[in-house]
Amino acid sequence: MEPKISEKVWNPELEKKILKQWEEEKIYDFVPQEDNFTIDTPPPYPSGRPWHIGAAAHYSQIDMIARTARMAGKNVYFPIGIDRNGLPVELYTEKKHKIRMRETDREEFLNLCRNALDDLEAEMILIMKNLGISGDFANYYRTDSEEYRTLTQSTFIDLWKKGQIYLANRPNNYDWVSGTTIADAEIIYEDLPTKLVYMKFKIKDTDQEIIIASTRPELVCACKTIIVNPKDERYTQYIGKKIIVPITNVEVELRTHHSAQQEFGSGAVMVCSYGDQNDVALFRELGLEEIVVIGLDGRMTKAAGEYAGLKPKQARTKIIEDLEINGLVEKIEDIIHRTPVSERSKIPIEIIPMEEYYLKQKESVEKIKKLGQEITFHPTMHKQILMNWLESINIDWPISRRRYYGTEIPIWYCKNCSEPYVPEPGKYYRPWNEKCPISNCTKCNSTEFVGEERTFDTWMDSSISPLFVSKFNVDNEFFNKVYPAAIRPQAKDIVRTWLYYTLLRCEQLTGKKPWSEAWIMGYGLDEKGMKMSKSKGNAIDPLPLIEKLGADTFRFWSASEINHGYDFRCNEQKIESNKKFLSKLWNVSRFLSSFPVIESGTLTASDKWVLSELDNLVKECKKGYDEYNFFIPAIAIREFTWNLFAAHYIEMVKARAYGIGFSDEERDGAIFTLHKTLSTILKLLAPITPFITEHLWKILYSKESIHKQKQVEPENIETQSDITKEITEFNSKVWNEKKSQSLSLKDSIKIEIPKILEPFKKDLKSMHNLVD
RNA sequence: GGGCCGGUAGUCUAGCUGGUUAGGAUACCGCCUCGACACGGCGGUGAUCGUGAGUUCGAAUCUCACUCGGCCCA
Repeated sequence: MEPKISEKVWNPELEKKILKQWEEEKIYDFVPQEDNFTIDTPPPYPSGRPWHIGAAAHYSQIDMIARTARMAGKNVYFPIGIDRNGLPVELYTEKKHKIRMRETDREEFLNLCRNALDDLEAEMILIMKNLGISGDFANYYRTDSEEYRTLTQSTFIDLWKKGQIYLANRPNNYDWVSGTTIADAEIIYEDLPTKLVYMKFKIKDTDQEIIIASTRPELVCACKTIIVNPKDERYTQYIGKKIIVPITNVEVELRTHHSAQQEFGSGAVMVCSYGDQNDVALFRELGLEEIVVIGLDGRMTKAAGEYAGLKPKQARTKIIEDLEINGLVEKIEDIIHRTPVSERSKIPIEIIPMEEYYLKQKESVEKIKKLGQEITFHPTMHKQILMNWLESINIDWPISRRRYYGTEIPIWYCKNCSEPYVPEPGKYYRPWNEKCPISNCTKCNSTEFVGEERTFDTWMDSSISPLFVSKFNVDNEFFNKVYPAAIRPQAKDIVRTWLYYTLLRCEQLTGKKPWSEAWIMGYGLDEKGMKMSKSKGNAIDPLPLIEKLGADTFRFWSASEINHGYDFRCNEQKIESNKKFLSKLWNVSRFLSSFPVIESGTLTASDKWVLSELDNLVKECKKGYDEYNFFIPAIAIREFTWNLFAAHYIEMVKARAYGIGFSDEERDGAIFTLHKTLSTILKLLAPITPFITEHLWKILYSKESIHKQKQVEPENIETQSDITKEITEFNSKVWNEKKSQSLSLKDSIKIEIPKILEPFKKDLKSMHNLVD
């Protein structure tokens, strides 16, 4: 009997052919029906080469969600988008062309950004396609397209009209390198070394002094009060006294406040505008008048006197020098300080009062908490990230950014009276470059307008992805069918941004939650468990790896190595070793391809046994697939296929399948069981390794794609796992025995078969060439 | 300071509703062409399950303390 499959190994080159077939047959096309399964796919951001291997693993798994849902009989809508707004491409463009954004013509700068994005995007799309992502590539969208930005602006206009947006001058997180305000969500904390300076402040009308410790001595110019803890007895006698601030010689009051920590520094703290968020809160609480000492250019302002024009770091050095000259420094300690840093530009932020637009979010927190409770998180533990974040929200969301490559804020201002004009929704506006749609100011009738130059925080765009893909405001019928989405897959580091903002925005705009399930994945780390980054040089480029090994090997690695929700390590050698399993599957199939596929057969004890184990496997896989945890089926399938089916069952029935020494009925029982088992394995594996399973399926079982099949359901056969142990142990015993006697595996041997294995006697005898 | 998660052989990991000779993968070593597969088969080395205490007849598994690592929030 000749096998239908002649090649001895799975050739990843075949993936290209299969990909083409899928494309031609349009097997993943989406036509909305009454019930749909919408995936709110994360649009990846093309920020540079190479694309992150962890992201490639992530998208592979998102595709497994889609395929699992399809095989469960769901009508899957799997949109593909590319996120193209925001700071990273601006920084990339500035570096690439050695230019400064603010010194470049805006239109020209935008074009350079667009070109950079196009290049990077092309490679990402290529990788996604090669990975076998079964998304809707024909209609892939971009968040910087006219349609997308129209929606972003329309939702802004809608919320403006509802009174959810306001303009306010407030101390804000300011990233002076990017020259823009950023939201709390865009701040990360880093432990950075700094100096804690103990300064001497004179107490007025006495010759006494108190010690103030600060990491920001340059802010003495903006010091408005000194606080100590009310329980701190060291300072009781000074409460209410005037203190002379060195350098400026301004008098400030010493008062008590519970936020002063007795253990930190000297226990007395200077409150300046603004060293940190606590200062902001204190200025507000105590009604202090702020002094702006750091300007938008990131340098000291005139208010800093002789230090004006210096960068804060330079001013700090200078001030410390000056204080030392005057004997006003008691000591300086080197400490590690948890410093707020801009997530994008990685520099410590300053807190500077600026006028920005805000979207109300504080009053939505309780509602969002409730929505969060209604959403199923996979894994459950990551819901906590959202809840912790909600607990810490205490200001509204500043949404305006002083950058170019983003969705423009659609507002014009009357040149005469400054009255803002917000246009009608449904159109894409670029106020910095376009005439105001009305000719006269609604308030003063003046005819001259100035367009707003700022753009939105990119999360204003990303946070409406479920609305965009469901054609909100554009096609109501479509919207009603596909919204809310079924699931939001995403990485865990953007729970407080993307996930939270999406909940907020969708709730504000539709009153409904955007999805019923959230699926949260961990980070991809390097082989030592360190974060991968281009600067560290430990980034792995996924593209050559996928081209060399094939998508299925990569995907199987992703499924079998990544326990859902936890961080995972990426190691090329490990990825490569997964090829072995595909090879095993290929050769099992190659063997089976020599036997005809038959509909039924008389089952022997061995057949019934392996089918009961197969049913256990189906149950186990279902458990994993039900919660979109592919680790469970991947491990279980590999274990069953390799260590049970191939190692034991196939060896046991080989002779029977060939019909040597067995009746036709017995032979057919084996052949039937072999094919039933393999076809089940293929279907179970199809969401994880779509290529090889498709190829084998079509050769062996059907012209119709495996990805059009329904997933196998458990038959609830009574388990025989006790027997499994007996069988595998007996086989091991025989193999060991032959080995110790230096016999070849085909040589005959005399070994007693245990009583419990009596029903399997004939198969075992032929397998091991046992003699009585 | 608070929260979440984790610490099982060189590496990754399963087991954690208490009783397993602690399972698998990978790496390593040895032997082997047996009518699918050397990207294979068989066998082997390798884990006092982070540390300490408690509960229990019995703990990797439950409780507490400590410790280390990662992340998040003050």
